[in-house]
Amino acid sequence: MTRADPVCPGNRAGPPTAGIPYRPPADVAEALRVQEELRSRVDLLGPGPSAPATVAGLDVAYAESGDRLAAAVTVLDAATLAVVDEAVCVGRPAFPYVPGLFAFREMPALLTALERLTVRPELLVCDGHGVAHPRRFGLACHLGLVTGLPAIGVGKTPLVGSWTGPGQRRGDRADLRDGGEVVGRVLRTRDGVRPVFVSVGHRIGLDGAVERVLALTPRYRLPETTRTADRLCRRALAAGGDRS
DNA sequence: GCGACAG
DNA sequence: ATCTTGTCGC
Repeated sequence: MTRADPVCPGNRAGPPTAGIPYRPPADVAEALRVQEELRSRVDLLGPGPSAPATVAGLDVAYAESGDRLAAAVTVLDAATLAVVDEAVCVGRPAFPYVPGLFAFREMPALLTALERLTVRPELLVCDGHGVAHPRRFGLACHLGLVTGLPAIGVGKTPLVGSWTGPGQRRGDRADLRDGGEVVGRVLRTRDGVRPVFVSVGHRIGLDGAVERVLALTPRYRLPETTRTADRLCRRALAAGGDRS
Protein backbone atom coordinates (compact mmCIF):
# COMPACT_ATOMS: atom_id res chain seq x y z
CA MET A 1 0.00 0.00 0.00
CA THR A 2 1.87 2.99 -1.21
CA ARG A 3 0.39 6.40 -0.96
CA ALA A 4 1.23 9.90 -2.02
CA ASP A 5 0.79 12.25 0.89
CA PRO A 6 -1.11 10.89 3.84
CA VAL A 7 -1.22 12.68 7.16
CA CYS A 8 1.56 11.12 9.13
CA PRO A 9 4.05 12.18 11.70
CA GLY A 10 7.42 12.73 10.17
CA ASN A 11 6.22 13.11 6.60
CA ARG A 12 7.96 15.46 4.21
CA ALA A 13 5.14 17.89 3.73
CA GLY A 14 7.47 20.71 4.69
CA PRO A 15 6.66 23.84 6.67
CA PRO A 16 4.39 25.15 7.90
CA THR A 17 2.50 21.91 8.13
CA ALA A 18 5.31 19.55 9.09
CA GLY A 19 4.63 17.66 12.27
CA ILE A 20 6.89 16.26 14.94
CA PRO A 21 7.46 12.60 15.79
CA TYR A 22 5.20 10.98 18.35
CA ARG A 23 6.95 9.58 21.44
CA PRO A 24 4.99 7.04 23.45
CA PRO A 25 5.78 7.52 27.15
CA ALA A 26 6.60 4.53 29.33
CA ASP A 27 4.92 5.86 32.44
CA VAL A 28 3.04 8.74 33.99
CA ALA A 29 6.16 10.67 34.91
CA GLU A 30 7.42 10.56 31.36
CA ALA A 31 4.01 11.48 29.96
CA LEU A 32 3.97 14.57 32.15
CA ARG A 33 7.45 15.52 30.96
CA VAL A 34 6.40 15.16 27.34
CA GLN A 35 3.46 17.50 27.84
CA GLU A 36 5.55 20.04 29.69
CA GLU A 37 8.12 19.93 26.94
CA LEU A 38 5.71 20.29 24.04
CA ARG A 39 3.26 22.80 25.45
CA SER A 40 5.31 25.79 24.37
CA ARG A 41 5.18 24.68 20.75
CA VAL A 42 1.45 25.01 20.39
CA ASP A 43 0.35 27.75 17.99
CA LEU A 44 -2.60 29.44 19.68
CA LEU A 45 -3.26 32.02 17.03
CA GLY A 46 -3.72 30.48 13.68
CA PRO A 47 -4.95 32.09 11.50
CA GLY A 48 -6.17 28.62 10.68
CA PRO A 49 -8.16 27.92 7.52
CA SER A 50 -10.94 30.48 7.37
CA ALA A 51 -12.74 28.37 4.80
CA PRO A 52 -11.28 24.85 4.90
CA ALA A 53 -12.26 22.58 2.04
CA THR A 54 -12.09 19.47 4.19
CA VAL A 55 -12.48 18.86 7.91
CA ALA A 56 -11.65 15.64 9.73
CA GLY A 57 -13.38 14.16 12.75
CA LEU A 58 -11.58 11.76 15.09
CA ASP A 59 -13.07 9.45 17.67
CA VAL A 60 -12.38 6.20 19.50
CA ALA A 61 -14.65 3.43 20.76
CA TYR A 62 -13.72 0.88 23.42
CA ALA A 63 -14.71 -2.73 23.94
CA GLU A 64 -16.41 -3.46 27.25
CA SER A 65 -13.46 -5.50 28.32
CA GLY A 66 -11.36 -2.39 27.89
CA ASP A 67 -8.60 -4.28 26.12
CA ARG A 68 -9.48 -3.31 22.60
CA LEU A 69 -10.28 -0.06 20.84
CA ALA A 70 -11.10 1.24 17.40
CA ALA A 71 -9.93 4.66 16.26
CA ALA A 72 -11.68 6.32 13.35
CA VAL A 73 -11.12 9.37 11.21
CA THR A 74 -13.69 10.69 8.78
CA VAL A 75 -13.00 13.50 6.35
CA LEU A 76 -15.93 15.69 5.43
CA ASP A 77 -16.41 18.18 2.64
CA ALA A 78 -16.60 21.37 4.70
CA ALA A 79 -19.34 22.84 2.57
CA THR A 80 -21.70 19.90 2.18
CA LEU A 81 -20.61 17.92 5.24
CA ALA A 82 -20.56 14.81 3.09
CA VAL A 83 -18.00 12.17 4.01
CA VAL A 84 -15.28 12.09 1.36
CA ASP A 85 -12.81 9.74 3.04
CA GLU A 86 -12.46 7.60 6.15
CA ALA A 87 -10.08 5.23 7.87
CA VAL A 88 -9.95 3.12 11.00
CA CYS A 89 -7.43 1.32 13.18
CA VAL A 90 -8.31 -1.39 15.67
CA GLY A 91 -5.83 -1.95 18.45
CA ARG A 92 -5.13 -1.83 22.16
CA PRO A 93 -5.19 1.20 24.47
CA ALA A 94 -1.60 2.46 24.60
CA PHE A 95 -1.77 3.92 28.10
CA PRO A 96 -4.02 3.69 31.15
CA TYR A 97 -6.75 6.27 31.46
CA VAL A 98 -5.52 9.14 33.55
CA PRO A 99 -7.36 12.49 33.36
CA GLY A 100 -4.95 14.90 31.77
CA LEU A 101 -2.94 12.14 30.09
CA PHE A 102 -5.80 10.92 28.02
CA ALA A 103 -4.06 11.58 24.71
CA PHE A 104 -1.43 8.90 25.24
CA ARG A 105 -4.17 6.31 25.33
CA GLU A 106 -5.60 6.99 21.89
CA MET A 107 -2.89 8.75 19.93
CA PRO A 108 -1.11 5.74 18.42
CA ALA A 109 -4.32 4.30 16.97
CA LEU A 110 -5.54 7.69 15.82
CA LEU A 111 -2.23 8.42 14.08
CA THR A 112 -2.37 5.08 12.31
CA ALA A 113 -5.88 5.80 11.12
CA LEU A 114 -4.74 9.22 9.90
CA GLU A 115 -1.92 7.61 7.93
CA ARG A 116 -4.47 5.46 6.16
CA LEU A 117 -6.37 8.41 4.75
CA THR A 118 -6.15 9.19 1.08
CA VAL A 119 -7.22 12.79 1.51
CA ARG A 120 -5.20 15.11 3.70
CA PRO A 121 -7.70 17.14 5.77
CA GLU A 122 -7.18 20.85 6.35
CA LEU A 123 -8.47 20.82 9.92
CA LEU A 124 -8.77 18.28 12.72
CA VAL A 125 -11.75 18.27 15.06
CA CYS A 126 -10.87 16.19 18.10
CA ASP A 127 -13.12 14.51 20.63
CA GLY A 128 -11.45 15.97 23.70
CA HIS A 129 -9.85 19.23 24.80
CA GLY A 130 -7.05 21.33 23.38
CA VAL A 131 -5.53 23.92 25.70
CA ALA A 132 -8.45 23.64 28.12
CA HIS A 133 -6.20 21.26 30.00
CA PRO A 134 -4.26 21.29 33.29
CA ARG A 135 -0.97 21.82 31.44
CA ARG A 136 -2.54 23.47 28.39
CA PHE A 137 -1.74 20.46 26.26
CA GLY A 138 -4.74 18.25 25.64
CA LEU A 139 -5.32 15.70 22.89
CA ALA A 140 -6.12 18.31 20.23
CA CYS A 141 -2.82 20.10 20.85
CA HIS A 142 -0.83 16.90 20.70
CA LEU A 143 -2.52 15.74 17.50
CA GLY A 144 -2.05 19.16 15.97
CA LEU A 145 1.66 19.24 16.74
CA VAL A 146 2.33 15.70 15.56
CA THR A 147 0.43 16.09 12.31
CA GLY A 148 1.32 19.73 11.79
CA LEU A 149 -2.33 20.39 11.00
CA PRO A 150 -4.65 23.02 12.47
CA ALA A 151 -6.67 21.32 15.21
CA ILE A 152 -9.45 22.17 17.59
CA GLY A 153 -10.74 20.35 20.64
CA VAL A 154 -14.43 19.84 21.32
CA GLY A 155 -15.19 18.31 24.70
CA LYS A 156 -18.59 17.18 25.93
CA THR A 157 -17.73 17.83 29.58
CA PRO A 158 -15.19 20.18 31.18
CA LEU A 159 -11.79 19.08 32.44
CA VAL A 160 -10.65 22.40 33.84
CA GLY A 161 -12.05 25.89 34.15
CA SER A 162 -15.22 27.65 35.13
CA TRP A 163 -17.72 29.84 33.34
CA THR A 164 -20.93 31.74 33.73
CA GLY A 165 -23.74 30.18 31.80
CA PRO A 166 -24.11 31.06 28.13
CA GLY A 167 -27.63 31.83 26.91
CA GLN A 168 -29.96 29.07 25.76
CA ARG A 169 -29.79 29.80 22.05
CA ARG A 170 -27.53 28.26 19.45
CA GLY A 171 -24.46 30.42 19.09
CA ASP A 172 -24.54 31.73 22.66
CA ARG A 173 -21.15 31.37 24.31
CA ALA A 174 -19.12 32.16 27.40
CA ASP A 175 -15.42 32.21 28.14
CA LEU A 176 -14.02 29.13 29.84
CA ARG A 177 -11.40 30.41 32.25
CA ASP A 178 -8.87 28.65 34.36
CA GLY A 179 -6.38 30.32 36.63
CA GLY A 180 -7.30 33.73 35.31
CA GLU A 181 -6.79 32.87 31.66
CA VAL A 182 -9.27 32.12 28.93
CA VAL A 183 -8.60 28.54 27.87
CA GLY A 184 -11.66 27.92 25.77
CA ARG A 185 -15.28 28.71 25.16
CA VAL A 186 -18.48 27.12 26.40
CA LEU A 187 -20.64 27.03 23.31
CA ARG A 188 -24.32 26.28 22.83
CA THR A 189 -24.47 24.55 19.46
CA ARG A 190 -28.27 24.07 19.45
CA ASP A 191 -31.13 25.79 21.24
CA GLY A 192 -31.66 24.41 24.71
CA VAL A 193 -29.06 21.64 24.66
CA ARG A 194 -26.07 21.28 26.95
CA PRO A 195 -23.12 23.32 25.69
CA VAL A 196 -19.88 21.87 24.34
CA PHE A 197 -16.40 22.99 25.36
CA VAL A 198 -14.34 24.35 22.50
CA SER A 199 -10.62 25.02 22.82
CA VAL A 200 -7.67 25.66 20.56
CA GLY A 201 -5.62 22.65 19.59
CA HIS A 202 -3.05 24.11 17.22
CA ARG A 203 -2.67 26.70 14.45
CA ILE A 204 -6.08 28.33 14.84
CA GLY A 205 -7.50 31.02 17.09
CA LEU A 206 -10.34 30.50 19.55
CA ASP A 207 -12.82 32.60 17.59
CA GLY A 208 -12.01 30.70 14.42
CA ALA A 209 -12.43 27.41 16.26
CA VAL A 210 -15.86 28.41 17.54
CA GLU A 211 -16.83 29.51 14.06
CA ARG A 212 -15.85 26.13 12.64
CA VAL A 213 -17.76 24.22 15.30
CA LEU A 214 -20.90 26.20 14.56
CA ALA A 215 -20.50 25.42 10.88
CA LEU A 216 -20.33 21.73 11.78
CA THR A 217 -23.45 21.71 13.94
CA PRO A 218 -26.38 22.54 11.66
CA ARG A 219 -28.57 19.91 13.29
CA TYR A 220 -27.12 18.21 16.33
CA ARG A 221 -25.29 19.15 19.50
CA LEU A 222 -22.03 17.54 18.41
CA PRO A 223 -20.11 18.36 15.22
CA GLU A 224 -20.96 16.21 12.21
CA THR A 225 -17.30 15.25 12.10
CA THR A 226 -17.51 13.74 15.56
CA ARG A 227 -20.77 11.98 14.77
CA THR A 228 -19.53 10.32 11.60
CA ALA A 229 -16.27 9.28 13.26
CA ASP A 230 -18.18 7.93 16.25
CA ARG A 231 -20.38 5.75 14.08
CA LEU A 232 -17.39 4.51 12.12
CA CYS A 233 -15.32 3.44 15.12
CA ARG A 234 -18.26 1.69 16.76
CA ARG A 235 -18.93 -0.15 13.55
CA ALA A 236 -15.28 -1.15 13.24
CA LEU A 237 -15.18 -2.34 16.82
CA ALA A 238 -18.28 -4.47 16.38
CA ALA A 239 -17.02 -5.85 13.10
CA GLY A 240 -13.91 -7.06 14.86
CA GLY A 241 -10.49 -7.19 13.29
CA ASP A 242 -8.11 -4.84 11.71
CA ARG A 243 -5.84 -6.60 9.29
CA SER A 244 -2.48 -4.96 9.57
C1' DG B 1 -7.45 15.51 54.40
C1' DC B 2 -11.39 14.96 50.80
C1' DG B 3 -13.32 15.27 46.28
C1' DA B 4 -12.86 16.13 41.09
C1' DC B 5 -11.13 14.33 37.10
C1' DA B 6 -11.44 14.91 28.65
C1' DG B 7 -12.60 9.61 26.87
C1' DA C 1 -15.34 5.07 27.29
C1' DT C 2 -19.19 1.36 28.50
C1' DC C 3 -23.21 -0.69 31.27
C1' DT C 4 -28.59 0.49 31.17
C1' DT C 5 -35.44 1.62 30.76
C1' DG C 6 -38.31 4.34 30.29
C1' DT C 7 -39.77 8.71 29.04
C1' DC C 8 -40.54 13.47 27.42
C1' DG C 9 -40.96 16.10 23.14
C1' DC C 10 -41.06 17.42 18.17
